[in-house]
Amino acid sequence: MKREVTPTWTRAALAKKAGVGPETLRFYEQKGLLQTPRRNDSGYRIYKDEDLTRLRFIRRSQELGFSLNDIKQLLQLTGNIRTSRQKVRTFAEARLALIRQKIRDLRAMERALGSLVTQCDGKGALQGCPIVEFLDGETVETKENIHCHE
Amino acid sequence: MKREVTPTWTRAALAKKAGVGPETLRFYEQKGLLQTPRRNDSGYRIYKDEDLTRLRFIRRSQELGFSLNDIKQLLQLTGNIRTSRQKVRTFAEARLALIRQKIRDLRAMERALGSLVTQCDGKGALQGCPIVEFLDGETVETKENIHCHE
DNA sequence: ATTGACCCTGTATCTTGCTACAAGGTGTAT
DNA sequence: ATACACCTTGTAGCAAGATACAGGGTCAAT
Repeated sequence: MKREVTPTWTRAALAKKAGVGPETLRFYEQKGLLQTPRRNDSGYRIYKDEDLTRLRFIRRSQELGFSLNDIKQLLQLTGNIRTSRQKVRTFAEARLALIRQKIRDLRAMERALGSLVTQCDGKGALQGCPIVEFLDGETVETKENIHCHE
Repeated sequence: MKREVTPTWTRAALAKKAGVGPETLRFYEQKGLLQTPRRNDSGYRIYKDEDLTRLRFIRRSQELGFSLNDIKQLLQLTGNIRTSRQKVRTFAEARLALIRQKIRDLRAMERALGSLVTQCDGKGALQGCPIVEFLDGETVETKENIHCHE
């Protein structure tokens, strides 16, 4: 019978495998995102398959817009057998709502800035540039009579 | 002829007027976003109308998604008579492109996370939760037969 | 035996946009 | 006259997510 030897890695090796920097592993360990790994006789960290799995979990979560803090909670949640699917879904929904809010905010910026850029023909001197006029706070009425034609 | 007395403010007064914290004024001054203000006999900063205008410029720029660094450059740009409208437009377009990229990134997150949340009925135990399975890195094949190596 | 590449620890640094001290001086109201 | 709110300065801290560095130890190859 062939005994499968579970692979282990040292810091830089795992980091490379997971596509992160070596220092990141220590950082995650401090933050409680990775369990404190086994050490060899020289005190070197010995990582195992589980750690790689966890790193991928973290990366995927980040790609979904979760913060490291979120991820820490997510890990606790998903590591607990008694957690209900409902809890995980609620968690994901909350993050989704934040993402959607961010999109709304950025879209408002996009509309406003896009409109200014469209209005600016990009020709001539600065005087009367719609972008600058907006930033300068020219509102409906003019401040002095700078005949700000309109 | 009535001589208009141009209003001046002390730090907290201007801050309140502009809707920022008092420390923010000193911070902006350090960063070169506000000019170094006149001082009275006791060394108090005396702000004038121009500073209020500039603060509004800053706030509006921020609302359009410009960073303080951007704004510093914008201020130099718009403060220079010889600046062309083209330059300002180009500047704005660059920031607009960044905003659009961010929106695309967030939308990708929204789609991915939204799809997972939709797939998760939120009922039952954690086992088999599509969200968790995604995070755990289940790809096409299952993990059951872990004769993995490869 | 000596590189060179890794490992360890603790701590510092970066970015962005503020915010919060501490230790003193000033201004105004009662 | 004394409280209280403001002002000054320099400096430190926060969040987030790393990244870098100093001063050592270890290890494999040559």
